[in-house]
Amino acid sequence: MRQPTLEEVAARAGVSKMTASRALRGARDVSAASIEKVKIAAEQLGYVGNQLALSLSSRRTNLIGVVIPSMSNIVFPEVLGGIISGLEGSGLQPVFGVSDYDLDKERDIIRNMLSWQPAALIITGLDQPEETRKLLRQSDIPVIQIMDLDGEPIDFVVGLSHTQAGREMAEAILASGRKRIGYIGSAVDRDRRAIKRRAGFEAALQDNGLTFVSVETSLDASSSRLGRDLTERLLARHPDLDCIYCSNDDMAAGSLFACMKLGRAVPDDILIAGFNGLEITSALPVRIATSTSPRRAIGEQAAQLALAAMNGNRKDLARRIELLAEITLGDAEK
Amino acid sequence: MRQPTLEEVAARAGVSKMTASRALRGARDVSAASIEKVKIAAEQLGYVGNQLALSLSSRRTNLIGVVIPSMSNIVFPEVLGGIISGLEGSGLQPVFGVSDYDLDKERDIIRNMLSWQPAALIITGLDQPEETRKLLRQSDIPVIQIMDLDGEPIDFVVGLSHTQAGREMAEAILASGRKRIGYIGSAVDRDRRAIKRRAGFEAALQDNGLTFVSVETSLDASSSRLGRDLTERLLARHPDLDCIYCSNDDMAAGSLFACMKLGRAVPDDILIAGFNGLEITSALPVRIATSTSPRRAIGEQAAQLALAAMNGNRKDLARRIELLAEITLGDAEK
DNA sequence: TACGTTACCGATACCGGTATCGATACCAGT
DNA sequence: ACTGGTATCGATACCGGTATCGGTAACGTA
Repeated sequence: MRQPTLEEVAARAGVSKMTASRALRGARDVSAASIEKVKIAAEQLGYVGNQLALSLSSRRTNLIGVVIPSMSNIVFPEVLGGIISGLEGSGLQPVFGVSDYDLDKERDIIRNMLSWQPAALIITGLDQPEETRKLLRQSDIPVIQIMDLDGEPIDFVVGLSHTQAGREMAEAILASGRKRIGYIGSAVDRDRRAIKRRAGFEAALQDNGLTFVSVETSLDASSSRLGRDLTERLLARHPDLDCIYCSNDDMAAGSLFACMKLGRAVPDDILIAGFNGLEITSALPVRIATSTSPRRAIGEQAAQLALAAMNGNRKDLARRIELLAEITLGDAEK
Repeated sequence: MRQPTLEEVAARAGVSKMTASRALRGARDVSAASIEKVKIAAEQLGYVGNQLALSLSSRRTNLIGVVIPSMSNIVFPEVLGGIISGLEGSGLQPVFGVSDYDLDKERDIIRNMLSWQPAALIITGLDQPEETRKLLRQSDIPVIQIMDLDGEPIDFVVGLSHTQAGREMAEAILASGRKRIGYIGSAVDRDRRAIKRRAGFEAALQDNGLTFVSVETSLDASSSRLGRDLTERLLARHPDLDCIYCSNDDMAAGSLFACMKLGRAVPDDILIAGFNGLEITSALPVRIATSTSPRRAIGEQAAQLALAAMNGNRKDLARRIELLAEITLGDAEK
């Protein structure tokens, strides 16, 4: 009473296993009559096939491994959405893993994925340790690293420079005349891209003879609640800030809420800046500054790059695809 | 220059394939010396194994298929987080699919997943059409339906009654004295659970001789922007509403933002109510009402149920696990 | 008539592991 | 010395498909 096998379908259709296989795959060398018989038999038996056998035998899978650091930050599910959409119609099936920003866990996930013989791998970031990189190189499948751009790719990379994004945001903010700038940061021990943005931002400040007036950070994951709490602390100590740069938009939303509670006028009195361009920033009652990360596009392009790389001409493809974050200061508008 | 096979590892260790297999799996009937030799050989060759062959041969996989309707609503990634955590240490690997609330797509995804011979399946909702249910029944693996509770499960169900959640929210709101209530809805053609909440809410209104004063809906997916827009429309027509029930918290947040822009006092003047208890509701400058859905717990319990069901005693397990949503009105507090 | 082509089909050998069972070596007990 | 048990190992037969290749029948053409 197991799932029926191809053998059983073939028997019922009165043909060989091979003919049944061809018929169901739409391969050549089968008569229309056989196709018909096999399809009917498969339908009657409720045949669903066995990808394990298929992949083992044909020595290729339709699997694309995807490793992201987190599920609780909406950005990564959005990247996944992009990947899914980029894979649409290709017959490829993404398989996800979540590393929790833990590089050891990431290595284990990748090792596990490799044992499924995926056709390609999409992983987040460029900061894998040598052990992981070795694993990937040895596997000899296309590896696409996404989200980041600051570093050396194993194979391909689709992303943006977070250092640059941080720098540009700083420059835009400075250009708007703000000078007393604070920073609030989440997951400061592991969110490498946030660290890069902060570094880029600080470098730009330094170029202008400035530094952060004050900084509040936490090891906790980013959340609007954390953004609100850190902002309250920050403003308690430094009420005279005219701008707060946040590790991302979740934090920035919380920061804005703190300002509202405190009766601070945003953005006139104090500018709140984040990163990502989350959907919510377009709904807030006042505008905050943000860099809109092209995360969906990153997912789509990574998927398409994976497809292209699988189809042979791997050396002909660009190793780096840079997508740009678009800055909105928010106070310019309206 | 492919990935090394077990055969090669065995050869290098000077033992048979079978002994190498046992050594790497930690099975009995191998000497310590052999284990040592094999492990070293595997290490040197960078052996990663082949799950396809393993699963085909042993006739079981460590795969758990998971189908969710959307990636862009943070709730579902959170459920996935719960599933991942519930599977932690079990050696089981979740595989995800996104149906976009499309039942045909869901059927295709499920069919595809079944061809990977998963050990269990976790799918969202109870509203699968007969064709899909047949597919699942025939597969004879444990099927866990999640999130909903209003309907007949195929096998197991872990969730909450959305009808009931809607009803309870209505009762709490009525008890607080609100009478002129409006509704804003997203994805009204496909978000079945939101439809059930609304129905429960309306039933409670009716019990009290009331109806929605006004309703604004959209086919678009829920978003705070949509919540804001629909609220603006709603309040333009009916400025005298004292409460707006929203299809979920994303919509509710946007609704709140619209109120803020319009200078309406929340919650005193007008109460905003949503569903889910998203993290952001704890950071907003004013409180909104919400039912906190136990989505992470649902994921965890579904995962554990899957594990339990796989280990044989399937008939002994409870078919329905009800988790409760916890209501906060928001105006009670602070 | 003979021959080449084309369309269709199936036997066989894998793919890379594991299940199963029998073989061997060694030891203790009688 | 013989028996039985235990520890260790390997040969073999799959798992359920596909790749490959050779075979047959039907048909067109020289």
